[in-house]
Amino acid sequence: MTEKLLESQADIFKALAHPVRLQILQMLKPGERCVCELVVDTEKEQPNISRHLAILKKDGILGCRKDGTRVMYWVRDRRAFELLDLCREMLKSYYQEKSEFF
Amino acid sequence: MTEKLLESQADIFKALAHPVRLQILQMLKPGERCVCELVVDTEKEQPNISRHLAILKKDGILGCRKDGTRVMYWVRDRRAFELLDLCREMLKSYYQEKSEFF
DNA sequence: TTTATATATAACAATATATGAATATAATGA
DNA sequence: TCATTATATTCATATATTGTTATATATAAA
Repeated sequence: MTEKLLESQADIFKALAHPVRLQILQMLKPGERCVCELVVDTEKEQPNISRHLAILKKDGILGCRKDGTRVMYWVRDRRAFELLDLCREMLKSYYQEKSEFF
Repeated sequence: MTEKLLESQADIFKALAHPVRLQILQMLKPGERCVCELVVDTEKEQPNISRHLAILKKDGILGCRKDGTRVMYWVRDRRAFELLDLCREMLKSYYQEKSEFF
């Protein structure tokens, strides 16, 4: 039971553990976007973005719907953004401590 | 710059993306512990735990100090626990939605 | 129907991450 | 010094993840 919870938790963090996926989430903060917009903005290959989206969807972080030929993706639970913000805050302190950039 | 931030953020999430490492963090919630205690409580091999600890330390999540033959580890920034809690809350809603266990 | 556009999937190579077993190191105490 | 205990590291290997290219699917428009 606890083991199962730890694994689910790890899966969420695993889904967040890639710069492109974090970038995608950031771009979805104002609301849903279609794949093609994400491809343009990230400057990555379309299949690459599609797969990252599939990972985020599989772990329940994103939802999606079809709209004509397009597929719109959005963040299902806005607490995901809190996770990202909290992490950024931690990094900020960490780098200030080491008197590095930021 | 933003790219560097995204990568640092991803590194933090990557460090959290393993059930054993999450278990270790949970065990460090009350305060510092030595490696041998973590080995006993997790029921994992000692080299395995050492390596997971090294990963958490490399990414700035854990600190450590020697105490005789022992090495004590602790969580450097308690906001790490907030990350875990927030993640668990998200999972809770998610599973309730799907009317699964929890 | 044909064509164009948007998206997803498959196949592959490259890289990263995981584990267990064996070994190395470092501090302590006899 | 030698033996013991605690911890870290190395090696071999298995598995997972990533990016790229090519291809498949699905919708819409001509």
